[in-house]
Amino acid sequence: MLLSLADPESPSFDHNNHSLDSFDRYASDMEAMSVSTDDQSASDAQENNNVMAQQDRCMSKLMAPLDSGAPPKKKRIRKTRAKAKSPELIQKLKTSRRQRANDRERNRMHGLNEALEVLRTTLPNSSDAKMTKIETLRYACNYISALAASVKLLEQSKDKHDFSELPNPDDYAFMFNFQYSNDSQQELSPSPLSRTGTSPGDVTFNSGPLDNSPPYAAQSQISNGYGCMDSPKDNFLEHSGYHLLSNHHQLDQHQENLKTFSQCSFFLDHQNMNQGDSKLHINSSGSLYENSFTFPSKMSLTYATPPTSPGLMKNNVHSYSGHPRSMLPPTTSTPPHSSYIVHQTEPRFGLGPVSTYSPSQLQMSFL
DNA sequence: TAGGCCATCTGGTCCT
DNA sequence: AGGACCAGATGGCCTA
Repeated sequence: MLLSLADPESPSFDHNNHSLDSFDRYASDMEAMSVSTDDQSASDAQENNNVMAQQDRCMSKLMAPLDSGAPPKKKRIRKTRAKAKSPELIQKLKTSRRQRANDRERNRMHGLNEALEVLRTTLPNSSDAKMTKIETLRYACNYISALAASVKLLEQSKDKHDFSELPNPDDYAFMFNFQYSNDSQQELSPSPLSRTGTSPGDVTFNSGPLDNSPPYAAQSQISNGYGCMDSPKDNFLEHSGYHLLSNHHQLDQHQENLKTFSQCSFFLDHQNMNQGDSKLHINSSGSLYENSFTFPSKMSLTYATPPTSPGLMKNNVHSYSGHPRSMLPPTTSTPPHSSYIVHQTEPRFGLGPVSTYSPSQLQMSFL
């Protein structure tokens, strides 16, 4: 076995002959011990760890003082200059260290992936399609937010001793789902219920359902230009059991100025738009819906009932862009979609493609 | 074939 | 000094 040649613990090891030659043999033996990186199974990884541990023992033995095994004698402190190492030796040391670092990094990433897989299986998902890593993380955030909203609603109902208005979870899940392109500035949307404030990354709900009304099922989606309902990227949203299009029939019972939505969905599309603008697709058959909340970013948009002209849009709305029929979800029960161009009130984080702005700077207002 | 996703390698930085 | 962590680079695989 290879180890017997190089292992200081092996009988064949000559502790007195601790020369550079023997070290070279160590280095080459350790390299030979390194495990192929292709297709490592768990057992391979374990074996690899053992080999690495063995390597480390070899190295520490080699580096340890020669009298390490001797009885505790008073040692004479001798000032010695470190032996100059040959370039070959330095190279071998580097290679060995690098190899071990690679192994550790590989194992670390495997551990990360295993944890991600656990998270994946924890989340409700009716699809066979495996969620990507980023989808899993964002989905988990949304799911936690929805659960938090559920808890809050339950507590409110308990306080009022009235559970009659407790809707089906499918009807009230409030989910923020951000989907971004390759955006280095992007942030995961924080839980809408757990944070307040206006600084980047914070979420403030100024008024409306999240604070004082039953949960409602607005779906906001900053999309990268995917279709509405039929996009694979959207499908995984529904796997949580929450609707992309949801009922708001009880909204007006809880806030006087709130009217009802029968169905609505919000769809933000900032692809192919000028920088600073974003396109909002609104699908609603409801009448006036009044609410205001601060999304993690500072994008302001105002929405009334589906306007017949751009003039009905207030504040930051710059233009009205018609009816992108191609973006419509495949349903006949909803009115025609409208899309509006709204203005982003805060500068994007950095320059670059239109899609690169931070969601922590988005503010949405529905009036 | 381009783009997305992923695993791996690598060098740098921080921490113990 | 060595390990953990991170981000960039790279190449393979898959899919539209």
